[in-house]
Amino acid sequence: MSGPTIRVLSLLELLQSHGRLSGTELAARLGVDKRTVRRYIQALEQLGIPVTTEQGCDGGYMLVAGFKLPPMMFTNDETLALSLGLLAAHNLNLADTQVAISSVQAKLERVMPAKLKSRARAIADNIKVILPASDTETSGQHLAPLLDALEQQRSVTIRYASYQQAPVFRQVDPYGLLFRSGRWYMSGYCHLRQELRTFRLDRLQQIELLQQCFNRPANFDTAEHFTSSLYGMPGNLDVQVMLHTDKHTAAQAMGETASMLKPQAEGLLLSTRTDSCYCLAQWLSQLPFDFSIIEPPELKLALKQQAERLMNIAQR
Amino acid sequence: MSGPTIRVLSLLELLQSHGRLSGTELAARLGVDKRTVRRYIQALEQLGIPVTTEQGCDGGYMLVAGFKLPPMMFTNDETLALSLGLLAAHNLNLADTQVAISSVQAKLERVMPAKLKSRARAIADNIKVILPASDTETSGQHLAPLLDALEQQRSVTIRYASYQQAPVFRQVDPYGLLFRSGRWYMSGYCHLRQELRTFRLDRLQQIELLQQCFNRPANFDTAEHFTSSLYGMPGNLDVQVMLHTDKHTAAQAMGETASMLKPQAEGLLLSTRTDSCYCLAQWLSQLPFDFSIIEPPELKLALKQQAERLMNIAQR
DNA sequence: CTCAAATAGGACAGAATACGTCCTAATTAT
DNA sequence: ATAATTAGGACGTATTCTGTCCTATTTGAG
Repeated sequence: MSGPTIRVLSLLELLQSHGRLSGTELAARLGVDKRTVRRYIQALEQLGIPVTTEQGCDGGYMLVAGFKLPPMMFTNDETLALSLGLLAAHNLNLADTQVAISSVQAKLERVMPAKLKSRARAIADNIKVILPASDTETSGQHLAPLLDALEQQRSVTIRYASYQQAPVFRQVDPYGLLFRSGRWYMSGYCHLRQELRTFRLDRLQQIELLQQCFNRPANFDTAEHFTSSLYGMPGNLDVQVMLHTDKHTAAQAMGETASMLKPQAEGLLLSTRTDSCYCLAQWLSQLPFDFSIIEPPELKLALKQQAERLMNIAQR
Repeated sequence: MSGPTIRVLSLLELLQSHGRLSGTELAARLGVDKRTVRRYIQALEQLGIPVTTEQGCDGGYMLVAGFKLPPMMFTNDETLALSLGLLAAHNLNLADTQVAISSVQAKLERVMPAKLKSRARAIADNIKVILPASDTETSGQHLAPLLDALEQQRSVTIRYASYQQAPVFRQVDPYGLLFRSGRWYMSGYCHLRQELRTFRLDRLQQIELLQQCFNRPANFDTAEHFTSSLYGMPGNLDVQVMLHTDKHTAAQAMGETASMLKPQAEGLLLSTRTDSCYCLAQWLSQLPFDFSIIEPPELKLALKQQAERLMNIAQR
C-alpha cells in the first residue's frame, strides 16, 4: 500500500510550494502518466482540497481555498519562522490565542526532526522578545466579538470606563485593533462623542455586537489615528513648540511622537494640546536639542519653574 | 481511489491532536479493522512519519519525530494564532525570516477556506502590532552562525564597533539573543573584557563560528542580564542619586529602570556609572519627583547647565 | 484561420492493492 | 495466571490503480 497515497501527498506538497504547475511537469516529478495526474487532481478534490485549472497554452494547476484547511507542508525555514512567530505572539498576551499557540507548539514539537527541533529549541530557550509587559491579560471574551465586528463592519455597544471615570455605555464602529506599549487598543468611531476615539481593551467591561453596519473609511490607518488621538487629545491649551533639529534626530529622541511633527522653515513644529504645562515642560526638558516655545505663555512659565527646580537640586 | 488516502490522513490528524491513542480506538474512529490500522501505521512510516508504540496494557500509538516534518493539520483557531504570530514576527525585522514568513503566509492564504480567510484578513488588515521601529534590518548573514553558536554552545569571533569607536575583534560565548525596543542584542561572555557583555546586532560587522565550545551558565536569563548590563554598564564615573519617592511612583516614571533602585532610609538609591553626565542630567530632568545628586560633582554641574539651558529657552 | 500546447475524461485490460479473517507471538499491568 | 494491548504473516476476494488509446475543449501565437 501507500504508493498512490505518497504520490497524492507529494502532489499536494508540490502545489503548495509552487503557485502553479503544468500536468506535464507534475507527471515528470511524480513519475506517472499525465492521465494519472489528472486522477490525482480528482483525488485531492475528493479530499476536500480543490484545485483550479487553466486550459490551453501555459495551462496548469493551482490550489484554491476549500471548505477546510488541507494538510500543510512546511520547509525547515518556514517552521523556524513559525516558531519565532509563536514566541512573539505569546508575548501579545491575548487570552484566546494562548491556548491555540500552545496547541500548535505541541503539535510541532511532537514531530519535528531532531535537527530542526534542536534549532527551534535554541530559538525558544535563547531568544527573548521583550515587549512592554502587560499588567493584565486582555480578556478573552472581548476578542471574538471585536474580530467579528471588524470583519463584518458592524457596530458594537461597549461598557467602557475612561481613566478615573464611571463606566459608560457607548456605541462604537470599530476600525482597528492595535498592540502598543504592552496594551491592546481599539480605534473606532464613537457615536456618543461623535468622533474617532481610541479605547483600551483592558478597560472594556462589556461588549455586544449590533446588527447595524458601518463603512470603515477607506485607507483608515489604525496606528496613525492612534498616534494623533493620543497626542492630539483635547486639552485646555493649544501648544506650539518649534524644535530646532532634523527629523532623524527628533525620531531618535522622541520615537513615534516625531511622526506628528510638521516641517517648517525654522525646524519641526509640534502642535498639540495639553491640560498640564507642568508635565509637558518636564517632557520637553529631556530633549537633547534646542527648541522654542511659541504657545502658550503658561508653558514658558512652567519650563522656567522646571529650570528653577533643577537649579535648586544642582546647588544642594 | 482515495479511500485509504483519506483514512491515512485522518489517522495522522488524530495522532497529531492526541498524545496517544489505542489501536481499538483508532479502528473505531477510522471505521476499519485493527489489522488495517496496523497497516496504516506502516503506511505513515513509509511516508516518513514514524510512529512509536507501546505494547501491553494501556498500549497505544504516538507520533515521534522523523527526518522530515509531516503534513500538519491545524484547526481554525490554531491557524488564526499562526496568522497573529506571523504578523508579530514580521515586526521583528529579521532578514532571514522575512522570506520564510512571506512564504508561509502565501501558503496559508492560498488554501484557507473563505470564512477563515476573512477572519485572517481582518486580523492582517485591522490589527497592528506596534513595536519600536528598527532603523536597520538586522543583517541576515549574522543570524545563522549565531543560532548555530547558541545551539551548539560554541564561541564566535565578532568584529564589533561600540558606540563611536573603531571596530574591534572579540571572542564571545553567546548566551542569548534579545529583541527589545526595536533592536536585536546578543548577550554573552566577552573574552576581551573577561566579563558578560551585551552587543547590538546592527553593530556586528562580521561573525565567525569557532570550534571552541563553552558551557552556558545554568539558568542564564538573557533579559535579566541585559537589564543589568545596560544600566550597570561601565563608564568613567560612579553615579549615586537619591530619589525621594516610593517604588511605585518610580516605576511609573522610569519603567524597568526602577528595578535597579535600592531602598534606603531617605528614598531609593540609583547606583550606576556613566560616560556622559550631560545625558544623565537630561534624563534626570524629566523625573516628576525630587531627587538629590550624591555623586559625582560633575553631574551636579551638568544639571546646572541643563537648568540654565532651560531657563534661556523659557525666557526667549 | 491554423497549429501547438495545454486541460478534460471515458473505456479497457492487466497488474497491483486493500481489506477482513484467522492465526501465532510478544509485551505489559493487575 | 489473566486480560488487554501491540505485532505481523497468509489467504481469498473484491476493489483500485495504471498506462494506453481515444475524443473533446480551451487558450495563445503566428
